[in-house]
Amino acid sequence: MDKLFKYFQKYTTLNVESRATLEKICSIVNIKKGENLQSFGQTCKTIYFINAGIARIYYYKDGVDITESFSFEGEIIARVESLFTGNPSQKAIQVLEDTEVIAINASQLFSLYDAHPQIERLFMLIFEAGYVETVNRIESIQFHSAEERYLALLKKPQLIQKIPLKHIASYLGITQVSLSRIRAHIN
Amino acid sequence: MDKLFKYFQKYTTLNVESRATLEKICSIVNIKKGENLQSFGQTCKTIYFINAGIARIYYYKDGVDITESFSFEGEIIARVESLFTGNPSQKAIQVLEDTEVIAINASQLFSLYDAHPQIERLFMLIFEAGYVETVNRIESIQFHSAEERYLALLKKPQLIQKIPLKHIASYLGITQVSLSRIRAHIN
DNA sequence: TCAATCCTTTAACATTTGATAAATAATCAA
DNA sequence: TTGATTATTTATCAAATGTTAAAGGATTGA
Repeated sequence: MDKLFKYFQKYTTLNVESRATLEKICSIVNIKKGENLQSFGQTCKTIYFINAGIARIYYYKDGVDITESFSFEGEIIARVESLFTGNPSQKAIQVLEDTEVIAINASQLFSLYDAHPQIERLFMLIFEAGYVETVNRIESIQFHSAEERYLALLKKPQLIQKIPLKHIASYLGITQVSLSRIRAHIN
Repeated sequence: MDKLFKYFQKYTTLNVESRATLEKICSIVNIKKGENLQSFGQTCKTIYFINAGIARIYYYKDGVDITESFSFEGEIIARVESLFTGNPSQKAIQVLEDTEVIAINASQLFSLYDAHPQIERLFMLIFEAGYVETVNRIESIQFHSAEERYLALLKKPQLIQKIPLKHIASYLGITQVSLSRIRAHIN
C-alpha cells in the first residue's frame, strides 16, 4: 500500500490513525490483461489506484467501443458520473496489461468522512484535481484539431507505446482510419 | 441570500451557525450586461451564485472569443482550473444580461473548512456535482456531432433564446457560419 | 508452428466543417 | 430616429474527417 500513501502524501499528510483507518477499506486486486475490473450497468462503488499496469474507462456508443480515459501506474481511476450520483454506470473499466490495483471501497470511504476530517479533506483535494483535469480536457477536445491532440499525446510515450491505436483514436474522438491518416501525414 | 441557501439545501442541511458563518463571506454584486465579473490573468478567488441573469466563462484562442460554459439563475459559476490550483486564470467571466450575483470569497471559504465540517461537506457535494457535469460534457462534445449537440441545446430555451448565436457556436466548438448552416438545415 | 483473429494501413468517395467574403438583419448609442 | 456597429445568413471553395472495403502485419492460442 506504500505507493498509495505516497500518492496521498502529495495532497495532505495523514496521521497514523487516519492511515490505519483507510488501509482497512483498501484491498489489492490483480487482474489479467483484457479483463474488466468493473462492468457495465453496476453502480460504481470503488475507487481504484493503479499499483502497476494500465486501465481505461470505456463504453459502447451505437455498438462502437469508445475510450473515455486512460490511467497509468500511480494514478486514480473511477467512474465519477456513477460514483457521485449513485446511478448505474454505462461504462466499464478494463485493464490493458496485467494490472495490480488497490481497490478503495467508496461507500465505506464516504462514511468515514464524518469521523475523519483528514480523510474527507484528502479526497476533496483528489477530486478537485480530477475536476480540473476534466475541465482542461474539455478545452483540449473542443478547440484543438485531432492532429494537434495526437501530437500532444506523443509527449506521453507510456500512452503511445503501450496502447492499441484503436483505443487512442476513440479517445481522440476520431475513427481509427482517420488516426492512421494523421500518423501517415505527420511523417 | 435566500435563493443561495435554498440552493445549498439541495445538497445538505446547514445549522444556524454554519449559515451565519457562510453569510459573512458572501456579498451581493450587481453588474451591467456585457461587463466582466472577473477578468483575465487573475487567480480565481471567488465563487459566484447567480441570483438573476446569465453569465459565461470565456477566453481567447488565437484571437477568437471562445465560450467555455454558460450559467443561469440559480446556478454556480467559477473558474475551477484556477480556483483549485491557484494558477492565474486565462479565462474571464462575463454577464450576458444585467445580472445579480452572490460572490462567495473562496479563500475565506476554504479556511472555514477546518472549523465547519458542514460547510466543507456542502462544497464537497457541490464540486462533485460540477465534476460530474464536466465528465458528461466531455462525452457530449467528443461523441456527438455539432448538429446533435445543437439539437440538445434546443431543449434549453433559456439558452437558445437569450444568448447570441456566436457564443453558442463557440460553446459547441464550431464556427458561427457552421452553426448558421446547421440551423438552416434542420428547418 | 500455424491458423485464426485482431490490429493497422491504404484507397475511394461522401459528408461535415472551416475560411473568406459579401449581403442582410438586428441592435445600440448619440 | 438615424447612422454605426454588431449579429446572422448565404455562397463558394478548401480541408478534415467519416464510411466502407480490402489488404497486409502482428499477435495469440491450440
